[in-house]
Amino acid sequence: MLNQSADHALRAVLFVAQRGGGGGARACRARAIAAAIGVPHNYLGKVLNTLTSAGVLTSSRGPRGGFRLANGAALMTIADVAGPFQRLPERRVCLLGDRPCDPTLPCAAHRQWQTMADQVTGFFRTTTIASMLDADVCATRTLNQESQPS
Amino acid sequence: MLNQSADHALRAVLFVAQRGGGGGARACRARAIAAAIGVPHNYLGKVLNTLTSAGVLTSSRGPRGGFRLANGAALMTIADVAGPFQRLPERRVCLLGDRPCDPTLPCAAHRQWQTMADQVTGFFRTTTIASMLDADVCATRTLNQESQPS
DNA sequence: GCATATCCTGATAGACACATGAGAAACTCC
DNA sequence: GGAGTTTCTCATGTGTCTATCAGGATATGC
Repeated sequence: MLNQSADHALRAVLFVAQRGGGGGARACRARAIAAAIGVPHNYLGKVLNTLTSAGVLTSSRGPRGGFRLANGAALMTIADVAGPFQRLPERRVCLLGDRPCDPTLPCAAHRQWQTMADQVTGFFRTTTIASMLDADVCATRTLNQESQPS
Repeated sequence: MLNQSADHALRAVLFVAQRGGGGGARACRARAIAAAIGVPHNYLGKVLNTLTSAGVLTSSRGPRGGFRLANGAALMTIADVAGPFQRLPERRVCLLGDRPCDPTLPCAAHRQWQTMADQVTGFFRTTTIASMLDADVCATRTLNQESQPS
């Protein structure tokens, strides 16, 4: 559903949100994030940079530098994080590719599909990073295992 | 949602189902299908061949040859047609890639996502080609425009 | 100003999906 | 059995995604 880069981005943001919390906390270094979520740090650097350009993260260089959330986790949705890396299913997008809906696809299946696509889109647009961290039974455990003190 | 090849396949099968009907009717030639649905015929040949190997279509060579539905359109689902070209979302597949679900993803979002993935999967597995042709208001028009007598 | 730490950027490579082209194989009809 | 029609198959090209590598730019602390 999500491509590799969007997947990395979401994991990274979840990690930063959990470590950094609000905005005043200390920044997460790229290498630490990469190690924690099991992604090559060379590649993750590009992903984090893209997230910074998109306004999802802020970055600072030099010692004690790193990445922080640009906004609160409660204001940040999956769509915000994954959007820069892949086109999320939009309303009015047909089951059959991106051609105009009216003339190409039987309406019966189309309406059903539209309903489903709307639900998926809604999920991405309304599910926040904060809500993903709320039910901490699973994720927090794993992430904490690998996070280390400064 | 569907990749390019699966998209081509679904359009092609819809066209064959509409033209050929049951099984005794005359076969559709690859070039005619390609022209009707607007897909390069060289590439569509591969797609049709894959569908034949998968048991979705049957083919016959030579004059009056072409492609026919292997089974009735009412027995053929979107999953049958698209399956050979892409992995449809499966149950137990996590939002975050293919890692095991339990330890990596917050449960709250996971459960929501699971529900949605189940719906999408169900749609692909239960929607038949016949039902897509039933509401013929839209599709039939376009397809008929470009179909030509033998 | 120097050393260190960290983000940032461009060039490059591999894998894969998508697409094209040419010719072989098989079938039908005369 | 020969000509014509159509599917089938192999080789190749193109573009995108994923990933790696090397080095530049910038901030901190001494």
